[in-house]
Amino acid sequence: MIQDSTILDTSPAEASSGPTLLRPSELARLTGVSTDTLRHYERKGVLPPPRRAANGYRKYAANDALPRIRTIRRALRLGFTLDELARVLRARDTAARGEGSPPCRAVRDLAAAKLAEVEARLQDLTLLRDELRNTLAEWDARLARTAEDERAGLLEALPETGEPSVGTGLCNSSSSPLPPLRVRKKHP
Amino acid sequence: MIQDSTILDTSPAEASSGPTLLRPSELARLTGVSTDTLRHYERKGVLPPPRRAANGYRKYAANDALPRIRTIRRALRLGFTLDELARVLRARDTAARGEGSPPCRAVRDLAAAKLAEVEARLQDLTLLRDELRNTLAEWDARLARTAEDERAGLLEALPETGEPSVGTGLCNSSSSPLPPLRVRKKHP
DNA sequence: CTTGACCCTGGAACCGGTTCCAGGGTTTAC
DNA sequence: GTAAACCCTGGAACCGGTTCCAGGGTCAAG
Repeated sequence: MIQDSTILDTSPAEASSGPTLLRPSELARLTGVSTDTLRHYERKGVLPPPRRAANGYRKYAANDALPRIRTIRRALRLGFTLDELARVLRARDTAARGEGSPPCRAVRDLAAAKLAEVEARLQDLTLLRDELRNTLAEWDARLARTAEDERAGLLEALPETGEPSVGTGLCNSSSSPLPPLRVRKKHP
Repeated sequence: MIQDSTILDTSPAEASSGPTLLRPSELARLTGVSTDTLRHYERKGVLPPPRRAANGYRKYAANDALPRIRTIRRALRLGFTLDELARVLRARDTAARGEGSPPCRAVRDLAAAKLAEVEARLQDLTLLRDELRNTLAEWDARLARTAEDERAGLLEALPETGEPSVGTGLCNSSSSPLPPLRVRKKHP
């Protein structure tokens, strides 16, 4: 059956036994991420290596790990990268131990950069949406007056918008149409 | 030096010698994509295999390849996938040769689906932007009243918005925050 | 002893458009 | 003869968060 948490010298009610300790699956359930992801976070350096039980199993301090993971997830949703978070969080942890100043400014600036990115994407996406809408309306009109089984040439009717300007061979993008920016999915 | 195009029994002025034929680098320059990408398109099936010169070099019929590539690029910018395009374009090519009906409806529906996707993303991104803006404003206020070298706890101050609702362990996403959808960059 | 639920590790797969590579060949210009 | 610019091929790298895998171990209940 399911092992209960008492096997790790920990009890749900935080009493004399020190801070509540969680096994990976427990932390996973509480945070909504998979145990795989927990280990991944550790590898990536956003989640500090937890203590280990005698048998080598991870024992997460609930009071540390739970807020940490919530922070990570929120930051990810804002568009932060695991690597960025690793830098920031490590700096923060170090600062908490005395050396160095906390990465507040860096964090702020990072967020500002993200915002700028998001706004650019938003512009691109809006343009794209309009283009797509127009295209679709155009196509529907075209289809209405095209016989069944007759080609309507939809793809050819696509709008131009910013062509490569033959000859220069150069990248003339002003705001690069629609780069990555992948801001987090739930868990795909 | 640069080979001129006459080596491929083709002349810029489309005369008696049939349709204008282009070498890969020429087509690349005219369309703004790399020769690597041209070959990639061929592999992916969006660009039909061109004729070959005696030495094995590709000879693209300008009248076919140029519009085709423009179409591909525009469709990519609209969010179509190379695989989707391959299906569609192949169906079209087949239809052009007699068998089967053109994929107009399929193309239209695909575009409609893309539009829906884009609109969803747009909503997500807008939310994200607002969140980011608020967060940033909050942070700046907080930083203003925090001493230098003193931690401001910015990351902890992140908003909640749609948590995993502890216990169920289920994915409660309604409109999945911000999935892939990667719509094309110029040439990164 | 067996079953089943959990845990460990390091590495690979996934998505998709593009680029880059190694290890060849051809043609023209000097 | 050699440089330079072009061409060929099939395969891998890239991005980044997540998942999946193989091949192990631990521990409690039956």
